[in-house]
Amino acid sequence: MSTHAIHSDALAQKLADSGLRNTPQREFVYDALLTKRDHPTADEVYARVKTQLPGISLATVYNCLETLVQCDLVRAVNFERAPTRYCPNLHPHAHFHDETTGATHDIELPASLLAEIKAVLPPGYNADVIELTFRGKLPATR
Amino acid sequence: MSTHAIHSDALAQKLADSGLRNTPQREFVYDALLTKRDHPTADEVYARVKTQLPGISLATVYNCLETLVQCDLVRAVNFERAPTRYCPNLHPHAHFHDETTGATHDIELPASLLAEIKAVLPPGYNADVIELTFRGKLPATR
DNA sequence: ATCCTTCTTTAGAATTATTCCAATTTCAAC
DNA sequence: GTTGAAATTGGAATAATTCTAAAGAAGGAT
Repeated sequence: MSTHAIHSDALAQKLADSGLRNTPQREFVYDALLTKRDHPTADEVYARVKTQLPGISLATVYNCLETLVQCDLVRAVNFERAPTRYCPNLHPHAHFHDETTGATHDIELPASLLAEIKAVLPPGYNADVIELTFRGKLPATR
Repeated sequence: MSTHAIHSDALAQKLADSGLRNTPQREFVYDALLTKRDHPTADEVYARVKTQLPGISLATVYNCLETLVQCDLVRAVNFERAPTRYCPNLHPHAHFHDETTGATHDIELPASLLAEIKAVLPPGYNADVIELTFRGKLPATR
């Protein structure tokens, strides 16, 4: 079994569900996200995948990331207008953006809080997506 | 009193507090945001202000908006990687982004909910900014 | 096995929101 | 009035992303 195939079961499944093909590029891109879950940008994913698939192009990385987002395997995360970051955590979660290091931390969200958040919406407002982002400074010692 | 000066009291105050000058460009840009609170982009603000201040440049609109954000008179609002939008609502509020019309609606946030949201953060995580965004479709009939 | 069609990848050009820059202009203080 | 800092301006530069057209793979029908 090839290294990058370790995580590809869900990928193969979801791609098949969507009538899409399972390509090496898609597997390596997805694997890069799963292997180092530090919310990399497309450029960072590109750099990581290139070590294993030297011929891959940046456009393909963008294509693959978009495909993974469409398949609901990955979330695209945006802070202000910084480059989009990608996150394979499928649980409902918020993001804490540490202004000191630039790192992004996932904050799991209890269903109860999600329900309370939805409850602030007026009647008729139905949210498909809820995004919750914190920004702040973490104590240096961690 | 000139039209655009109607709303400029808070502006003059905040600018003075920050040691900045009160210019016609800043007044018109701020007034444009207050007059039509539809979360315009910089380009849209530019178009609106130009009708009253034909010589203003887009760079200046960007500068003024940035200044207003620095002065805490205006919030910059981002959805995905769409152009930044600007919002003069200073109350704690979330944004509902209507995918049908593209319109953005403010959702006021009770202090109690804000407190509960902050409570999901692990110890040591202190958030300076909390951003909550909903995306969904509103019933067409409104 | 081969053809055919469709999907995917690729390299590079194009797009576009925003920022940067250098040169004027404004304005408050002296 | 002069001076100096702050602000504005137009245009060039930047950078993330998307687009485009061409080449490459891959599955299904014959």
